[in-house]
Formats: sequence, C-alpha cells, structure tokens
Amino acid sequence: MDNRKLYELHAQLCEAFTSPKRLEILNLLQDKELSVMEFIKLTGMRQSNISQHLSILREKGIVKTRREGTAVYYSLSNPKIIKAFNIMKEILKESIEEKDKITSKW
Amino acid sequence: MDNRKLYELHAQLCEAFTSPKRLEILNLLQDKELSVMEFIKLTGMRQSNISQHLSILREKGIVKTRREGTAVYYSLSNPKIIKAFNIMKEILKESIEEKDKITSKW
DNA sequence: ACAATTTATCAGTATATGTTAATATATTAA
DNA sequence: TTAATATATTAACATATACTGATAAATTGT
Repeated sequence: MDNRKLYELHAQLCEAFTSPKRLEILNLLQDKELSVMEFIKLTGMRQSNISQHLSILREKGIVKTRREGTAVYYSLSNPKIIKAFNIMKEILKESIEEKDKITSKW
Repeated sequence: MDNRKLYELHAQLCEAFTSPKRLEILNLLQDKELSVMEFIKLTGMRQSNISQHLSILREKGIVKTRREGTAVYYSLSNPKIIKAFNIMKEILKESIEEKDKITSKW
C-alpha cells in the first residue's frame, strides 16, 4: 500500500484515542464485553455521550457489537490494541521519569 | 497514578498521531535525525507547516532537538514509539483483510 | 397495540485543530 | 554591522470535534 494512504489510515485510527473518555471505555473492554447501561454505571457519563463515543469506536472498527434483547453489548474487535496501549503507557512513564530527573536537579 | 489522569495523558499523546503529516515526519525519523530543510526536501511541505508540526511533537516530548549552526536537527526522544506504530499497522492490516473477507462473499 | 427499557441520532453551541502567508528570531560569515 | 540562511511564531480563516438535552428507534412483555 501507498505510504501516504497508510499514514492517513493510521492517523484516522489514532483519532479514536484522543479522548480520555474513549480510552476509559476501551480499558473497561480489556477483558469483557459491556452494554451501554453498564458503561453508564461504571463511568457516570451521559447516555448520549457514551453512545456517541461507542459509535465512533465502531465506525473505526475498533469495537464490535452484539445485541441481546434491548441491550447492545460492545467488545474489542482486535485485542492487540491493548498491546499498543501498554507501549504508550511505558512511553508516558519514561517521559515522566525523565522530567522528574531534570526537575530534581533544581 | 490516578487512572483518569493517565487517560488524559495518553489521549494528549495520541493527539500527536492524528495528522498524516506528523506520522510521515515520525517515520522519517525512525533511524536518523533530520533538519527542517531536509524535511522540506523529503516531504514537499511548507516550511511554516513543518515547523508547526515539529513544535507539536516537541511539546509532547516525542522528538528532541539539537542545534548545529542555523540548522536544528530533530530526532525521536523514545524509539519505542516505532513499536507502537508497528502494532497499529498490524491492526490496520488485519482490519483491511477482515473487510476484504466480508466483501468477497457478495 | 401499548408501555417500559435500552440504545441511537439530532440540533445547537462551544472549543480545538490545520493550513497559509507574513513576519520575527537566531546563527553564521563577510 | 549587515546580509544570507534556517527556523519559529503569529494572525486569519476554515474545518472538525465534544458535549448536552431532546427526540427517535428497536426490542420485549403485557
């Protein structure tokens, strides 16, 4: 595939991860599926807001859905995403440690 | 660290990766350092635009700089970011393959 | 068919982001 | 000090995003 096209897709994927709320949602989905009602109880977010965030994640193919009665259950399409998140968290940790090292010299 | 705070930081980091141009810049920095002039030659982007993108990457601690005369050389602060990118690319590849599988049934 | 429950969508508003052209700053050499 | 070169910053504009409250749609049980 053309590199420019790949950067475009990669960038569009990352847009999903620029919201703390969506990251919270994805972290809750690490090892289980959840319905919208369960998200509301666990996060305290508004129903419309949660549905919107889930809709964004679904559009991008990051989560998939399964209906059971009136409830819709969400789960990760590709659990590999957790691996990417863990690397990001390592980077954040190292970045914070680096900052601490510098400020501790003052 | 508080989870909410971590999601906030993680989200802010990912904002850096929502621009195809910044991803192109970071990919060029995979194994070498580059000056702004070199970026201009390699990408064809405008000088002000490249400086702005580099500024965003530097603010977020993703790249670091080294001055040599009038030239400023940019390089990755933490090469681990490439590992995260590679996982993302795998996910994109698998996502595309999945779509192909579905459409080939029609 | 109707009510209750759960989820999705819409309209409106506020805030954030990316791009360009112009200008400012920093460094070096003459 | 001045000119030349490389980089950074700014202002202006256009576009995109997030949130809320209200409403619509889907499913189930009576």
